[in-house]
Amino acid sequence: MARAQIQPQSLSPTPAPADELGSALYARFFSGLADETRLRIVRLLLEGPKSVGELVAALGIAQSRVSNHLSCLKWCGYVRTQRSGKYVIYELGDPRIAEIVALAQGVVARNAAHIEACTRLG
Amino acid sequence: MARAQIQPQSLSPTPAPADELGSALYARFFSGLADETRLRIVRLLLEGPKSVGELVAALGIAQSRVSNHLSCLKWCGYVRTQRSGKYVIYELGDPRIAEIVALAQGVVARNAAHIEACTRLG
DNA sequence: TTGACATATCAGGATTTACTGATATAATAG
DNA sequence: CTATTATATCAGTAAATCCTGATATGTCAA
Repeated sequence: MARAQIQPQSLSPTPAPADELGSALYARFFSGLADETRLRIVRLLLEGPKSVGELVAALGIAQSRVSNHLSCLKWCGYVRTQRSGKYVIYELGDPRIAEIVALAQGVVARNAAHIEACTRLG
Repeated sequence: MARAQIQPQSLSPTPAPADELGSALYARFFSGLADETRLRIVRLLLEGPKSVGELVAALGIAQSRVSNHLSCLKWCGYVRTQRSGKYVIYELGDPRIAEIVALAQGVVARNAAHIEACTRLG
């Protein structure tokens, strides 16, 4: 997919169980958690709201990199923002995100060794 | 990452809240659902066990493509297999997967319009 | 306004990941 | 054993995603 400016499309009104359009949307959503840096951000925000600077410090990576990932997480509904003076505070946007991460933790625990090796994707 | 044969690594014994190794593992796990085709497969399997051929028919895509994605899903613990004569039957490997998908559904519903546009990733 | 700090955006190159098409392995029927 | 059907694997290429570094925007203080 291209570098993506905002270009909303119409949505299928009644998505069938495994229909393509709905699945594309969910897949895009899950790709929010499918990156190590973004997942670290989400896990940090599970502890509570944090400014960009705090996240940069905690992660130890470039500010632009953090900001880009935050932008992505915001688009997908993982985080909300709130300006506080010159700071921008990020917090999780939905309580279900914590549940999703917790459930995944359980599944991953069972399969850690295998997942390490899984790259047979294409 | 390279084309990946099996090469297990040692795991961190006690992962901290947002530590790198644990997050890398979870991120890899979530990437299982971060592809439209794989998500369609998972959603089809929510209906019950299916053979590869049934999945190929339902998805309408190349058999090798389906098989590759199934291989990935298996590594990550999303599916289990069971041979039945010349067929191989795939089924979901953990009940929590259905919960994860259901939770995501709720979050996505709130943010469908935005998610469509989100590609600001890097 | 100017300067300093905080955050966001973007282009270009580097790395990953997915698809296509051919082929290999597995199981069964005849 | 041979043919047929079912599934898995792989190499090469196409495409998506990420990172780096530079720069733009926003906020506040002096």
